[in-house]
Amino acid sequence: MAEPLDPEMFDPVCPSSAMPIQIGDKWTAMVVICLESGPRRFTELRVPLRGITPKVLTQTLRAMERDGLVTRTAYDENPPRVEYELTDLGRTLLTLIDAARAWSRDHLPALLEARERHETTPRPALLRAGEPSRPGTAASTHLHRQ
Amino acid sequence: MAEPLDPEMFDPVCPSSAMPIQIGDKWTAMVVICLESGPRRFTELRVPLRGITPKVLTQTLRAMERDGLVTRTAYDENPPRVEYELTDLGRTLLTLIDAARAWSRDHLPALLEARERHETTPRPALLRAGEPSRPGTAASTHLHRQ
DNA sequence: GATACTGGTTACCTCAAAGATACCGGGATA
DNA sequence: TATCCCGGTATCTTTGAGGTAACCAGTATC
Repeated sequence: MAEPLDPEMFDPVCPSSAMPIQIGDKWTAMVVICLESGPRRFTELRVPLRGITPKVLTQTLRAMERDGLVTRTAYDENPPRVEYELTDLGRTLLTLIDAARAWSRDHLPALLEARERHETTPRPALLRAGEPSRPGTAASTHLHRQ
Repeated sequence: MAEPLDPEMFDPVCPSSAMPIQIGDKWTAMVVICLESGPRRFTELRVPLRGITPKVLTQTLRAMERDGLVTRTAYDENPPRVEYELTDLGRTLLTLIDAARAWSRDHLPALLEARERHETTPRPALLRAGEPSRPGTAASTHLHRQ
């Protein structure tokens, strides 16, 4: 809660960018995770969301507020202080995020491996034959653009 | 399996388009659902995916093939016949899709209601006061553009 | 007076996904 | 001969999310 967010909580090298699941907009799921342990300030959110520009963070938070996923509370102090907090509805997204993370842990390696295999293979090729495709019977016939 | 796909299996009016969850690209989840009950042909897939252009369907299927989610089997007949089928990996996405559907069933109405409320409210307004926001104490101070 | 801090705003640009439209090859059928 | 079917391909245009860079108000501090 009072603990600062880990600036490296989102590994930029992590293949989560290849994850075929998206919750809301690009940054929404990460914002939800950042807010899981309690309310956070605008500037505080920018730390782990490295690279996000204030404009995009504002857009993301405004959209989430509109959808009832977060609340925004401004305190009339100076320097100004604004806190964002997950609503109950926003908190329900955590189960979905967990499901996506579990899937990635279990199956993303296979997906990346398939992608790798596909790229290093000369040509997967289209099949012909009255026979269905079978490993070994695949024939390269109609090579698209070489 | 042999049964034709229901052309209306994806209700265009359904608010699933507002669903804050996306699996793969725009059409990927729908393709997975179409293939759940067995292999399908290109033209067969176009029916429930009303509005998809052949170019986009080809792109979607090629990407899924590359990622090991579907297999493509061409039969040398005429007219040509090509069948797409879910792989085991592709089938694992179904649990994720079910989770997303369950979330939508349980929480999407609340999200849409919040959105509606937000749009019909004159201005949600930013808060001031040393006091945190509280229903009733919210004050409209710094109205953005109007 | 100059500078810094917070939480933004504004104008502009970029780039990839998606869509619109048209066309194709080759055998089968009328 | 003409047409249809199937599974695409080729181009062009649109759309919109996201990014870049600069600026701002109000207070406090140097």
